[in-house]
Amino acid sequence: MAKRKAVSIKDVARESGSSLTTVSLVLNKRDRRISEATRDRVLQTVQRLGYRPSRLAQGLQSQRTYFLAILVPQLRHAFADAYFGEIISAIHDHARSAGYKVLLEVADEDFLGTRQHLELFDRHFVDGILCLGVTNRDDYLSDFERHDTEQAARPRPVIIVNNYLPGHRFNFVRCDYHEAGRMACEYLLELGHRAIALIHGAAEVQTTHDFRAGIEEALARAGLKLTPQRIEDGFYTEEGGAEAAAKLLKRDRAITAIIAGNDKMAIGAISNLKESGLRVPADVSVVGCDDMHQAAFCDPPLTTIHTPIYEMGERACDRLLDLIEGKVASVEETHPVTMCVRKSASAPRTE
Amino acid sequence: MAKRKAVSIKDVARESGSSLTTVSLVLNKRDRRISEATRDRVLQTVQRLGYRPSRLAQGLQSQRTYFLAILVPQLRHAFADAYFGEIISAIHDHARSAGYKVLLEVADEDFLGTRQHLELFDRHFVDGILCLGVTNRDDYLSDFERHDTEQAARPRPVIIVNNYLPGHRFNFVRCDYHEAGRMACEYLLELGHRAIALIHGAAEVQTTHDFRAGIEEALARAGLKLTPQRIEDGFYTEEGGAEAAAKLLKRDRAITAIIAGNDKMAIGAISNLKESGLRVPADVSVVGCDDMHQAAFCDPPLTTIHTPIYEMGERACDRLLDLIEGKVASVEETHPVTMCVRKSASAPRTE
DNA sequence: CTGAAAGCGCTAACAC
DNA sequence: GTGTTAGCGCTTTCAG
Repeated sequence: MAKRKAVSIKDVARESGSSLTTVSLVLNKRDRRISEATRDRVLQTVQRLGYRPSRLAQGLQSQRTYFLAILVPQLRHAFADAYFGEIISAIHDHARSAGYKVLLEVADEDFLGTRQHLELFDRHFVDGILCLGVTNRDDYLSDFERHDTEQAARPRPVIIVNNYLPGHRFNFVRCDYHEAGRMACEYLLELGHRAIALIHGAAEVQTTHDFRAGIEEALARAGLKLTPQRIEDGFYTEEGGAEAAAKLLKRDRAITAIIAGNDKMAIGAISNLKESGLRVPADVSVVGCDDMHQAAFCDPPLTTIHTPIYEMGERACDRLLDLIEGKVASVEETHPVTMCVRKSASAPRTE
Repeated sequence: MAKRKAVSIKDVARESGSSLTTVSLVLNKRDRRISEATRDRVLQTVQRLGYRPSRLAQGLQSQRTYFLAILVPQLRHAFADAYFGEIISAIHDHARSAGYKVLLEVADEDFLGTRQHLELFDRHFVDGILCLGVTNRDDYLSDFERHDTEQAARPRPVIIVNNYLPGHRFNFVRCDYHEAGRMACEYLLELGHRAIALIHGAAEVQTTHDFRAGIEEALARAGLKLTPQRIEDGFYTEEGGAEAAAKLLKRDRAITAIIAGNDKMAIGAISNLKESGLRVPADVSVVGCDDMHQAAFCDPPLTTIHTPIYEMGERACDRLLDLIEGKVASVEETHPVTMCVRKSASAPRTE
């Protein structure tokens, strides 16, 4: 079995009785007024031979790959996570419609240790990178900025998706978690709640702090404070949310409402509350954040803050392409969130 | 801002005072007995300049890309699905350790319609493809076999992950769903169940039929039959499982056990049974299939068939590499499954 | 309107 | 031991 010899532009030239240049010109629609006749002849030959230009050769020539990398953090099966999954879908869809392919990478110790994040650019694997699930400790991001030679170099196209790093000038597209926290809290305050607790996500994620600050701001306006005993870490997981809820209520039975930093923790919390014989929302109201698909289907349907995750992914991808094409020099976008009222929050019990 | 001019092998040659060949030889460890001295000199220059070979150029030369594509079906956010997510993780991990990068593609109408699945090979995007979530209607798979020229051509390296297509000679690595069905059913029979129902997955997926056949075989041995009214389609989703369970029990209150084609449907079924006031397993036993992460954490913890999903992904990736490297001509592997007993199945109620 | 030829960065025969 | 050279498949001046 001989290895199939791919048909190259040469074959097309020979078969169509024209030159390499002509074929290339026709294919790339360079308007150098190729005659209709030659054009058709070439196109037909291309068709007949099933010729497809090699992107390796094209890339070598153009110094562009039309590949994007998605960098996800190392979690237990990050790809099986609904939050990341939705963003990845969004990026993939948008990238494809723009003619780009998408590469998957996990930014684990091995990957970063061997500096593969830099190889991605230096060895011409990709034209740009989208970073998901970034934390404040991800200093590999600075590597992308550093100029490796003394020559003035354009920064590499890299963008952080739905997060940011304060104090740095990394590009990002995110939604407003400060506003999200504020909205969730104000909603509960309006319902009449005074004893509001927070289950927040991982502390090394910046938006965790924004979310909390938003809540504190709303509470402060109402003359209230978020005391340490009304705060627990739920690590962004369902299990974490469940445990946090348990601790919170054991410590302070007066709590009538819980805000969770994401829907998973909210769902975990609800399941724990129900197990403990508490009714949601009759006894304790719960508000989530993100508005994932499942938020509408749990029991009770989750009242949550809608953060446009999918649109974030699309938008980030789009702006990255702008960065790549040099249309913009930097990207710092913060998008609004909206309240999504379902059934998991109501007026507090009256004791 | 000048675009950073990547350092090439030429620069290394010049700076180290040797020729292109020497540098290439050193880097590729072709043992043509380069003297220690030159070797060190070259290596140091490489280090100093931060030289990294362009894989575009290497690829053009070697006609290899060291990329693999993962083809997933078009579902609502396929990447957010735990089942696919776990396989994708497995493939990514294994591919990376073998020096391959992983590309993501969704096999939707647009993709297949524009024959991008063939471009993947023809335009040198990838060296091989892994197909997930394959159904009996996916005739695009045959395209990979067809020789586009009259010359003898090696079939393109493509492998189906955790499924297969009977009547075709496509490569696959899967686990034994016939056995899975048999095991689940026999387990219930041993517990004393006689009225066993099935919630199966999508009918266009081959393993759905295998699973059912396994169940029927076990029932037949016990002198029982799976009547049409004890079968429902749950479409592999939680919602589908819930609805199927409702229909099943409305139609036939005698049912004491339900087998579901995957864990999601089992979980959906359980939630519906509980809502209807039935206890699991006291009133109705439920057995799932797959043993996903969440199977251990639901209430009651799910008794299920453990299908080694992650290992399937790894194995499929490994065999695909064999195919690419010509070590094997075809792959048809079926792996065993095991029973995973938790709490969702018990002896039937005695009426 | 079309073709010859250089070059993208790398590898590997084939000299020397 | 090391260097020269011819491609890999394509794009793009620059001549004609």
